[in-house]
Amino acid sequence: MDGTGWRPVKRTRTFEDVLAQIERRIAEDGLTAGDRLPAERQLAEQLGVSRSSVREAMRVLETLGVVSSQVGRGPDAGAVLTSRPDSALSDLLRLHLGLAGLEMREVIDTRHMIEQWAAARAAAARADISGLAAALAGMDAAGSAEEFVEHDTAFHCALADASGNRLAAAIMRSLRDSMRRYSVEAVQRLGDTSVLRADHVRILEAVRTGDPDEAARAVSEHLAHAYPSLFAV
Amino acid sequence: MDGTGWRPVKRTRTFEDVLAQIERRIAEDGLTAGDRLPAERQLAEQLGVSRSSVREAMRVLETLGVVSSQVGRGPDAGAVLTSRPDSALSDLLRLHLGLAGLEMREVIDTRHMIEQWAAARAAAARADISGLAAALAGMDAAGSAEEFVEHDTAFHCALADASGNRLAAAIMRSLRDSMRRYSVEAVQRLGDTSVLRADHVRILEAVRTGDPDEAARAVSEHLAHAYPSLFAV
DNA sequence: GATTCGGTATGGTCTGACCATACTGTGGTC
DNA sequence: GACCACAGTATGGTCAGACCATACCGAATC
Repeated sequence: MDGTGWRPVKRTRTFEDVLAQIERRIAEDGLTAGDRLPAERQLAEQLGVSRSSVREAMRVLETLGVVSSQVGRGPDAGAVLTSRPDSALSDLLRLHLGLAGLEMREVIDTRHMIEQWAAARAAAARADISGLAAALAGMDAAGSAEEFVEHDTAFHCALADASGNRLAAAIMRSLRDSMRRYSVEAVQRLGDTSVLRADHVRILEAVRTGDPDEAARAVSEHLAHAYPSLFAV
Repeated sequence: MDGTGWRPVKRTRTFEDVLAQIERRIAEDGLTAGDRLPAERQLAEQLGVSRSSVREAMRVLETLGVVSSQVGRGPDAGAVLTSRPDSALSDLLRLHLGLAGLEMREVIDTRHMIEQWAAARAAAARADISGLAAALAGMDAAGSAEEFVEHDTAFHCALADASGNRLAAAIMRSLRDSMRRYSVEAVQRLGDTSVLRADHVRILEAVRTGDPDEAARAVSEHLAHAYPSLFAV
């Protein structure tokens, strides 16, 4: 506090203004996924800024999974509004893990939280289990650890989807995405996947019979089997 | 499947190459928060691309909360690696809520999940409650709904921090951030905040005495009081 | 009717310039 | 020697203008 009542003027960059304008337009005009934004050159002229600034704003929106840009001409070309938070979340987690701003332990703990909750939710709602069953079959047919993890990821993401909460499911997908390599190593270390298979069947059965508590327990013990070093029940 | 074995060549944009290179450098050189990246012009020359492409890559990294750019000259100028996922997550949620790609109901459900888990964790660990107490005092002194929500947010974020999981805490902060306006309206609708105060005291006590189940229950009932329309226990 | 081919609007990239900012070093002043 | 004023300089931020590849559109052609 310097007592003068002055506070530092926040530096506002041009592309941030552009972002704010676009966000305002989205809110005011009620734009939703599928709608098109004006072309870069047109937007630049309308806002009285250079195309570079518009492009930097577009890059931000694209990074956040809010727009998708297509080159060329026609109805599908240009910047189209989307709603794909998944890859944005994955990038975010991956980079921050790389910067040592996060630890794998925290990621797995968070995953445990979401998955327990999602399993209980899915069981309570007697959610559709066809996705779970398909992923289970995929794991049985897998010929390598990579392939196994691929279907394992599908299983757990299907479980999150079955919770009916798209936000939780998106976070789940990103978590799995950012720990893929780690999971492959864990499966290779484990060697035998029959324990994991039994766990998956148990989770599926709990959802099918509509037993939330059992579903949560099953998830918890499954993670303890898969990541014995990091995970204590 | 066209049977030819061909697959569409993924269009790779220059700035994406730059991103990949920077990410590789971070991993290989073991760069962490606080380290500096080369200047834009220098990076452009080293990678053989234009400064625009480098700038677009920088914009992406900045959006993801991985770098922070400072103008001027000196040790603090230039692009510095950071690890601030919070604002990135907030932007992401806010924009996707605006696009109707997410519903408030899902945000509050997710918040419920995290907070129940965090409260139980904090209680089990007998975490430090000074932050919770300070936020509680702030709420008592608040003169408006906005001010109340400010300290309420601090309380719940402190609870998430007390879980010891930075990822869960970061998600929590972003969730609160993106639902701020909604929370203010909820408090105004409620009028009397004494019920909320009792809930907060109950949560704090549960953490202090180390009772995880009671902490989770207290959080659950608190949310039911705060958002009666959206939340069914 | 089908095909071909030029026109055109789109994003992607590059170059080169200029600005505001904020440190750095130099030289002068007390 | 300590201090201060000022020019130098490296930084990100912005702009203008050009060119490219892409992909659709539509008219001319067969």
